[in-house]
Amino acid sequence: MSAMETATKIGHRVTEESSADEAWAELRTLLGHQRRRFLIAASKLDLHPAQAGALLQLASPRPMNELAAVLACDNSNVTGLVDRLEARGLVARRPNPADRRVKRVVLTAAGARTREQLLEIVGRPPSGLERLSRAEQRQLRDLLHRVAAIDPGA
Amino acid sequence: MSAMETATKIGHRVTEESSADEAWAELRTLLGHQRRRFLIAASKLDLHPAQAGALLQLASPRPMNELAAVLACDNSNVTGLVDRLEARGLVARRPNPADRRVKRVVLTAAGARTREQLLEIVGRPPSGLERLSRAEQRQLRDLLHRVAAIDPGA
DNA sequence: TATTGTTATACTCTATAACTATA
DNA sequence: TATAGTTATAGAGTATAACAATA
Repeated sequence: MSAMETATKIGHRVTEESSADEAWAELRTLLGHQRRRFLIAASKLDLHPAQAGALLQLASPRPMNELAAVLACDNSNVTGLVDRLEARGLVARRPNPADRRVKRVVLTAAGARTREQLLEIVGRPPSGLERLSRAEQRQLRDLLHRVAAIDPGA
Repeated sequence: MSAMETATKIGHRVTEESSADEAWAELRTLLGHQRRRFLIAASKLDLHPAQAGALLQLASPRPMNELAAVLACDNSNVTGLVDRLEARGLVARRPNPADRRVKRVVLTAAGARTREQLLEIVGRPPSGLERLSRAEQRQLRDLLHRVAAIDPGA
């Protein structure tokens, strides 16, 4: 099925001006689905959404202030956030000899396991994606990669 | 540039099994960018993220419990959320004559304006999307629509 | 009996400002 | 003087349980 045929079938306008807006609207719909998926996953692991979000950002150790930046919150919030994750044995603070003001946050073994459990839920492609053909999946992957690569900031 | 060439160029594996995972990883990258964009937009309008999320879900009036469902939180949270939005004059509670247990939440004129301001930020396609060709934008739109349509729940 | 919305409680998140240690 | 992290504070979100009104 061609793009034009699909567009007609699902009732989209096919004007030149609106295709980017329409593609973005579809992406935002998926964002909503994924957000709910994330909230449910966090709840299952008895994590506050902010805690689950922090764990996902800790693929490798990060300074506290860098964690604050990626979470789009103030440094002072990260103190409490890390306090509670540390109390549950999921992360630890490590000093940075090069700059003794800095503390890096690292996952413990338990933290890495919890992060994996999160990823098993939010990292699994939704079934709608699985039902595209291999060729379509690759096409989608490459288009999205270009969108994200050109515009990493927003 | 073909999909295969792009995949090689950016270092992707081109195995049959991983294309869905790779597409999903790209999508999650974009969702992360959009999440930060959303948080910044909410902050600019002096809205808590949960309040901004609620406004976005109020394109048309919704019962309180339905709002709780789409926000993936308990009914009791929506009471306080709507209390504060109502105190700011952004929403109002309307009785439902058909079932007097139910209250519908509706946007006020001010609430609709605030919602529009949010959409001006989060609803605008990122520049990376604008730089795809029209044909590629339509292709992306249609692929995403099929992913979202087949799997609306998660 | 079940459901909708509210209240009460306890804990967490979030922004802001002031503070300490380090650069 | 500037930066990284902490502390203190106040307002908001969140889950749970108990409750009133309605179905």
